[in-house]
Amino acid sequence: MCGRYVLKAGIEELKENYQATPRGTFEWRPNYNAAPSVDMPVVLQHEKEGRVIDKYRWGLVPFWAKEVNTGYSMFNARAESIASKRTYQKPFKKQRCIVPASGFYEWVKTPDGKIPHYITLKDQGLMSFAGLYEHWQGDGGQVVNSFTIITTESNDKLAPIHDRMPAILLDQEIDHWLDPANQDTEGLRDLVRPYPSDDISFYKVSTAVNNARNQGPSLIEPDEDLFSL
DNA sequence: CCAGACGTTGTT
DNA sequence: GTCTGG
DNA sequence: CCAGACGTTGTT
DNA sequence: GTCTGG
Repeated sequence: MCGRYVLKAGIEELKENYQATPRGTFEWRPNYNAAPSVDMPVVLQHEKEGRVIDKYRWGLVPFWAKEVNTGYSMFNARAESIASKRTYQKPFKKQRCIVPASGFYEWVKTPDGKIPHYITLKDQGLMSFAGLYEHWQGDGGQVVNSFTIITTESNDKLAPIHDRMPAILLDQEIDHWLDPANQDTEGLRDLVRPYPSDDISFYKVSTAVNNARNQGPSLIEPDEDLFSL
């Protein structure tokens, strides 16, 4: 699954990598410990404005929700469910986005506690998580734009640490995924699948990651781990 | 028909 | 145990 | 996802 | 808004 991730790229790198324009002026500082409920950059394609980068809240709020805090865990959407679940039907058809990431964390439970692992692409490039977004407006006029990250089965390499992983798109699939005119839901469903094992690597990191208040590049340094295992 | 839910993960 | 906050 | 709180009154 | 359950 994917309940915590890293985006260390700056805005210029995001613009360059996705050929997208930041919408408005938003502050963006790299986040080494992004948790559900925080604002993070997403890339989406508008009929008129074209491809934009915007900051949305992690944790999809359905447009029909009465309150922002629904109490549900919409920070992940199962790939197996996006076409059928009420909450994701419309987003899957017309509100797909890319969630840029440098890597993500998964925890392994051991007698010594929950040990975080940091997973990246071998080439250290940006990961393009497949995401869905939603636009919510409250009675008082408050507006919340939010997103969820699609998860799928783990590939063979990650299976030992976790049975789910985020759906990561190949570069050549991004255009298809973002195109709002693309209604080929069967073809789109085929894009959200386990990423090739050979292009993934991971290592243990400090349990400092566990507390979402902790931040900084030191979180993704390999943990020497002299005492466990 | 109306009422009520609408979600995922991990753990048992 | 379960919810909230980050 | 994990960590940390989980409550009220009255007073400053 | 839209689906499921009764």
